[in-house]
Amino acid sequence: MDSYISCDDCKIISFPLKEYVNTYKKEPEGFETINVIAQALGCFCFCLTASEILENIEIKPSFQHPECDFIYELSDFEKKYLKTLSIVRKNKLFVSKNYAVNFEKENAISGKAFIGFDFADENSLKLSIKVDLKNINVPVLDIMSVLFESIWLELFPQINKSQKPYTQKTLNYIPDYLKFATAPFVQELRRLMTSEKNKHFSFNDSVIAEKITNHGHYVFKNDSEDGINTQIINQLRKMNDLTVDVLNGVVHMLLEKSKTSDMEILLSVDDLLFIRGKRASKNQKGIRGGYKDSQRQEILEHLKLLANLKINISNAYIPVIDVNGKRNYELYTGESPLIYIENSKDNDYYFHVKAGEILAVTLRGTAAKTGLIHKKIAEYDHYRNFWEKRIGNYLAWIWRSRQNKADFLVPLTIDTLLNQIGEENKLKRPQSIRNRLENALYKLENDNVIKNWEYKEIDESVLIGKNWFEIWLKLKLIIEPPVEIFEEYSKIKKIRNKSVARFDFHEILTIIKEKNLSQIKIAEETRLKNEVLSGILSGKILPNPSEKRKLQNWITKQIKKEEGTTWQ
DNA sequence: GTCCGCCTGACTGTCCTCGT
DNA sequence: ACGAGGACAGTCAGGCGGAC
Repeated sequence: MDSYISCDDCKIISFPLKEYVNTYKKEPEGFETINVIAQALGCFCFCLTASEILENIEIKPSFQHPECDFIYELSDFEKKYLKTLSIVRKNKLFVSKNYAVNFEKENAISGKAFIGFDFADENSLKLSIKVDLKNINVPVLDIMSVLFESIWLELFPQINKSQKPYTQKTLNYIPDYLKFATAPFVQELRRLMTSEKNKHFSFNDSVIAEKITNHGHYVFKNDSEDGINTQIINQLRKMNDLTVDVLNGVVHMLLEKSKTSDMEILLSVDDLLFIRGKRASKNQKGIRGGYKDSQRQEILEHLKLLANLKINISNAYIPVIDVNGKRNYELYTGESPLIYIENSKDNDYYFHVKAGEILAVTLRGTAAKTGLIHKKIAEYDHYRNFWEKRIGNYLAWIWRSRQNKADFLVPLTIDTLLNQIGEENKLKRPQSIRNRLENALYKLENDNVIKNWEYKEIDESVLIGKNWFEIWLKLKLIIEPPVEIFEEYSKIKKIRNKSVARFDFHEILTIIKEKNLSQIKIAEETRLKNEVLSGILSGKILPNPSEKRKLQNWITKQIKKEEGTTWQ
């Protein structure tokens, strides 16, 4: 059924696909197409089945001349049609390539081959290969390599796609709170990626940004081999709230999954989508399918951005535990990539991820700087809800920083909070800024990211005049963390105060949880100061007798109330 | 302050592939 | 042959931000 046309030094083979399908009631397989190509190259004894190839039965091809070039462009129609063919099955392509080694021993062929379809019509579609037999002396192995690379890998991308390995997430469960890196340089990095990007990014000599803070001197560099060029700069500019999510996700997984001290884990891109609360697409029967390739690619891009970052720290104090078990601070200077990633060989979406040396110091051991962040922060849409995201990230960090002194309820100035969201946002209309900030805080409260928020002192009558925005910016907010944060951070022991007997505050925490009360309200009811109550509940302040009595009275009152409601 | 285009994600239906 | 898994295009909703 194959037909050959000779013209000058060329040989053309036409392969009528439709006829083939009709005759054999199936579509041609990979090795059969290779047969066609091989025949066109002058090899006519390729009548093998896949099993014969696999069993390595000896073949005796009769090549006449070596060398060929392939020049071919696939039209849209051909791409569409090829997509419907199962031209190649698992691994068989590699087998045929191996076979070329055998051919090389005995044979050499020559010529130029043009591979293409004769007609762009589904019924008469033909695969044609035109071979120009003029040049000489290129081993068959090379020809087969060209076949493999230029035809299979480039011209038939959809074939490779269909053989793409199955990607799955490695995490099955996301807790309400993710583990979160709270080292100052990580927080600086998060801010740089989002709110301060336009202000601080510079691209001189690989340095992306430089920050001198109370905590130390940080330099963020580009670590890719190509150095800084336009492409890299464009990539770096792509860092945004999503990059922060990916960073937080990676850190959570490093802390959750790594068992060894070098903090290395296997991570699937799907894990990061899962942490972001993305749902996999469904199939037609409503059963969960997989994530879209575009979703995975997006995450991949941000993961690679992180892997290209290098951190240089000088004069930063990092916490260490000395030989006596006491917490001390050491001056730290060093440079390392933020994270190391290495693609898992058989799937583009799996990576071995390792924390860079500097990050690792802040994540492991008793001196670790880690905290908790509500999973909702990662789930918020980085386009629609970036206000909530940035406030959430900042609060998670500030709460962990305040854990030591337990001053969770110290008021935050609105201006400070807005700086976390980004200076550029302050240039917008004042009323919309106030609305957006208040909406964000209400949303965070609804989602239990914060327990409660209120203005410390607000006089609406002052907020009417000409300079109301400036006055409003200086107002303070009291933002209360959820009870889970209090519980978790109260477990972190202050090493120096081991011997101090603590007040049992867990009873109050239980009541708060059950009745969904806010600490601000309890402070009012008990007539204790917010700051004092917060300190007691987190185990950092030992209440004096009067405070103890106030709390005890309150607890008794609550229990009585409880009994009263049960009675009814 | 309002309008409108842009961007993003959720959802849905269709088609294809693969394993049993 | 059949069912489950996966890709993909189309549609819709809603926040953001610029123009007026």
